[in-house]
Amino acid sequence: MRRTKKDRQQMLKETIKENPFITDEDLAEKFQVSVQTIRLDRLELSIPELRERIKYVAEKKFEDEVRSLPIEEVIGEIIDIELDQSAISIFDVKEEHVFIRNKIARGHHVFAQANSLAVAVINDELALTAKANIQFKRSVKQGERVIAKAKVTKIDDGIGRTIVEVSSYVNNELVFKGEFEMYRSEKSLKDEKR
Amino acid sequence: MRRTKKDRQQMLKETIKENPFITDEDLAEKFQVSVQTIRLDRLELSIPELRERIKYVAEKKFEDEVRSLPIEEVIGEIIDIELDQSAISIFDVKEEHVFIRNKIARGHHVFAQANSLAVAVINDELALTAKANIQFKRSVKQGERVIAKAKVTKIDDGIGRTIVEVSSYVNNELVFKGEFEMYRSEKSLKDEKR
DNA sequence: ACTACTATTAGTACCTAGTCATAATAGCTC
DNA sequence: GAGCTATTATGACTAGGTACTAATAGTAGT
Repeated sequence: MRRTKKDRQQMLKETIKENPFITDEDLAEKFQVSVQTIRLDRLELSIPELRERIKYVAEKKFEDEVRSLPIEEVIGEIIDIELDQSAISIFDVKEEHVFIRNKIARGHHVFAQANSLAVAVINDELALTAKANIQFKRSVKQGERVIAKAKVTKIDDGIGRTIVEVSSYVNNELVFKGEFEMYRSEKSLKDEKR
Repeated sequence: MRRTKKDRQQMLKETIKENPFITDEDLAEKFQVSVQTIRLDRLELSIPELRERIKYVAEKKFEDEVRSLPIEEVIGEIIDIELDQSAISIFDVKEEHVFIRNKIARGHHVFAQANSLAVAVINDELALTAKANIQFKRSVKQGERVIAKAKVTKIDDGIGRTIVEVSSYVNNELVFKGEFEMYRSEKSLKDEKR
């Protein structure tokens, strides 16, 4: 029985990890031991009771919710902006942005930062990307901080298009460059004032 | 007291919505009524008890977890692929992909689908985007299904570059077109076989 | 064989955050 | 004063536990 205990506790850990919603009673039946044994096991392994486990999962979900919505809204954090002129944002490359194999950032995240910034810099309710011409100058790795600088180079009120140039740097080294042709609904920034 | 009840129930709904972790006792104190009143209110409003609420949040978190990891790996679902030749993926535009104001998909999501597909179609461990020339032909709205088709048009073993053209459609209508110049580490697909 | 020790099981009292049912009370209206 | 709604109180019961004590089985050391 000695080795059975160790084994059982190992399996118990895994079982609870992949399904935190299981009761001690169900666990007892699963491992063919008494409920008390399961409770002793949990005590030894410092595994909290069902309700605490569920609560923990729920709380994490709640934290995530607060975090993930603004992240999706604008990729990167805007640290400076002058509408219709220029803007700067920073974006820290984390685990979830890179290829597993080589820790290099997936292109679309770097693009997303630049594109978000191009949208943000335009002083319009409805700014959409029409075209873009982009170049990835060098790969960005996990842990690096990308600083994107956007500059509005041309505002064409006639066709409602604005050209925004975005350059992204890591330690002053150019990693990405893009020219975005943005579509805007309203004619100019003067119409905005209402 | 008649109107107080309605008001209280309205506020109760909101309170619980923004903080499902609150007990009846805390609610009773907050609204200066008895615990029983809170319970009658929950009964009338069909709001489940604390533990059920927490469990519900936790279960949703668990479902999300299964869903969100593979989504980040490749944007869109690849339904057909012939390495170094062509590939097709589908991407359903949901709430989290659009601007709140007008329900139009953010450009970087449409780009991400195309870019992911361009990476996937290349038969190489290390495929990175070097340049891209893209056009958003028309805006994509929430609820629409984007079908992206990638075609490898040129493989230049000499400089390790591959050109991939991606066209994305909604109901056979072109919404996005891009030419991706991809960097690959290994010389050709024959080297792959090992 | 006796003792020591570990593992397991059983049982009791208690806890939280409730449900469900019944009853009492307060305040207002007709 | 009867009828009604809203509120509060009370008691019995539940799930899924904690904490503690005690009993039992099996194995190892001397």
